[in-house]
Amino acid sequence: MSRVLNGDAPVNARTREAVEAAMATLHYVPSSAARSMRSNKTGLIGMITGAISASPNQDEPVGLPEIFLVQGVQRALADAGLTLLIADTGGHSEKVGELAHTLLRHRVEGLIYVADYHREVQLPAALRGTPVVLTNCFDSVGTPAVLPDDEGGQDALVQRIVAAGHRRIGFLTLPDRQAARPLRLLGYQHALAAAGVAYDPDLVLTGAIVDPVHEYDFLWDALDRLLRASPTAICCANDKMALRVCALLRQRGLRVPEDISVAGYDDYRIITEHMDPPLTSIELPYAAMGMRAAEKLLRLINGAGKANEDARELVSGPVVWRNSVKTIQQVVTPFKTRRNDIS
Amino acid sequence: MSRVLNGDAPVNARTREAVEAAMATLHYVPSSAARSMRSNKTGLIGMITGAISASPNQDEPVGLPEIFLVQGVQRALADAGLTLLIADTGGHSEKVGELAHTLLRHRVEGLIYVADYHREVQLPAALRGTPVVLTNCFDSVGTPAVLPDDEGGQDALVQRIVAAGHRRIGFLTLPDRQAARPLRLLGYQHALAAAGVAYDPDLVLTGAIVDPVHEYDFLWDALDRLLRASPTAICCANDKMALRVCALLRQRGLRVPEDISVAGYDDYRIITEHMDPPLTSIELPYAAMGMRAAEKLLRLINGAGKANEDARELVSGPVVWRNSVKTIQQVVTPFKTRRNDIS
DNA sequence: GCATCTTATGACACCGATGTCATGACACCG
DNA sequence: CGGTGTCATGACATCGGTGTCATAAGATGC
Repeated sequence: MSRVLNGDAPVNARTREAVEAAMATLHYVPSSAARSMRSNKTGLIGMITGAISASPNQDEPVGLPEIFLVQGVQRALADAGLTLLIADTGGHSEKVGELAHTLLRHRVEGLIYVADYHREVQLPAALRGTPVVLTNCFDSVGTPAVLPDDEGGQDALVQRIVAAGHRRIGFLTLPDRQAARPLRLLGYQHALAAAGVAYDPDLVLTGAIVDPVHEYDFLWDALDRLLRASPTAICCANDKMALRVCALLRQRGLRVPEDISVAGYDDYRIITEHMDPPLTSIELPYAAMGMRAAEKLLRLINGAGKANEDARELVSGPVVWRNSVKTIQQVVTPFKTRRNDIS
Repeated sequence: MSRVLNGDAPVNARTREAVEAAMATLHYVPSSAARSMRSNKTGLIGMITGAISASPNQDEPVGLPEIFLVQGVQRALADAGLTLLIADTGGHSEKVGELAHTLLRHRVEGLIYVADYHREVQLPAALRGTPVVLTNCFDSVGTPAVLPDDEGGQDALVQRIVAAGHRRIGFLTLPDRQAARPLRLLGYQHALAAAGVAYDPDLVLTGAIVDPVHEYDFLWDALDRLLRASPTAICCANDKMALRVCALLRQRGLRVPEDISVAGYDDYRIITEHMDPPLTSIELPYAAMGMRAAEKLLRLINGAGKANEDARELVSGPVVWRNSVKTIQQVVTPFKTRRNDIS
């Protein structure tokens, strides 16, 4: 009887006991299908992801961001008593429409759309009318989105490296066309400007291309050119690149961080913590983004703060300082400066 | 009309067109809740995972295995037209019962239970009556399970290293109590026996403990003792350990693979491919396990081959040979042996 | 031309939980 | 003792598809 389950009407104690006993012996489990048909509330939130690539040659850590996103989303949804229905494209983006349809058939109350890296996407038209929050991506029609703060992140990292005494900071960027690339570059430039360091274009080079075959050679050439600009530190577009750069530097007889400092991006801890030396990086806060996305979606569904929920939301992660960046003995300290003046 | 949707009865062409037009203009999406109530088929498969640890101090690559498992499961289910409902414990194993209940409310037709590493588990009693396949874990009551072939994997890897000419092969094992540890040891011993190499207990040491604080020191001490047994190659329990071992060896002035060879386990490609040198490892085939688990579950549900489906199923992955293991010039070739006999 | 069969479609009960209404039991008050 | 209110519970329509049965229209055979 629904009355004893939901407690929405007074029930005699003896009756309640009898009903509960019957439910126990029959291993009764209420059907959410029947409940949702009547109440029009399924308690389901859908998630469409293309993050898991089906490409067998893919050596990127794709999927890992997503797992933390899922974790964050799940945590926020569990608090609200909702269940997550995950539909994965398996790398085939043309399946998105079909997957969306499946989720709609299950009457999800809202939907979180996740991309494998920061980029622009286009939602299928079928999702009109369903609350959607984009995560790690954005579209051209202003769908609410949760994004990593690439500009602020790179800014914070470079500021910290500047604070460690570095002035000539190389920057090996993401491949062309990646949405994060210009944002990171802005952050890099802003950090330098804030410290009064002149921007030197020779210190900024594209460090990766999408083509996995020539990836190695490309990075080798980029590093080669970068070293001619004699940086004391190198910012890499991600931890994987940093791992390779360290190996390449070692092959040239350069020690990290004694001869040159290296920093990554993402704080992919399996790399950063176990490298030798451990890698300075900045966290890409996927779990936090997942939580923020879920919370945003819940606000959308509940109709609260409609006006504000159209905005894109940026999420920042902390700089994680490790030994791969050396703190430079400042050549010009206030004290020394004075002595120099005297002499 | 259900007839035009499902085609289970003859429909006049004109009527069909009219209905389809109406469905299109109204953006009609059938409700799987209503359908499933009548037909008792939800098209949902549940998945309970504890792999995503909520522990913030966790530096293991937990979650990554799971993402590939999910991928494999999803791929197999999509082919069967089923949808995956994921319930995550968020690291709190006490939530399993509650999550199972949620899945049962949604009337999942079967369930895949995933552990974060190879180990024994106990299913909540509520799941009696639901087809279940354990993945990466097993229980004491013979629930169908899909497991990594730890014994065969270590065997294959060591055999390959023996084939490269190594005879003194160190083995830094998993922590005590891990189910895979004794299996891997059996594989190691079997490979040696097959090659006629005597087993030397001094070459086998526990390489890791669960305590993350003393993990580093523990590995240092283990490696220190292992090196006194003068191995020419070291098998590590996983790629992360191999990464650290390489760093420790380098600190001692030993070059990999020139002075000593190193192999990992898992083929965690973000590590193995980007290390310097790239790491020889053996793949832990999580995606394949996911597919196998899903297929096994489908057979269970369809009632086919009931007799056989109780068995545990082992899944193997290939040895991935990279430069971290050196091929040794065989000191004792058949030819040389003969010459020695003559002299 | 009438019986029979096929084809197309309307009508309706049903799945399980829930909200509403009606009914019945009982206490309390004047 | 009858009227009124509260409490406990049975009865029933409802949600949206689906399977079954009934009905009607048209085709075919003798």
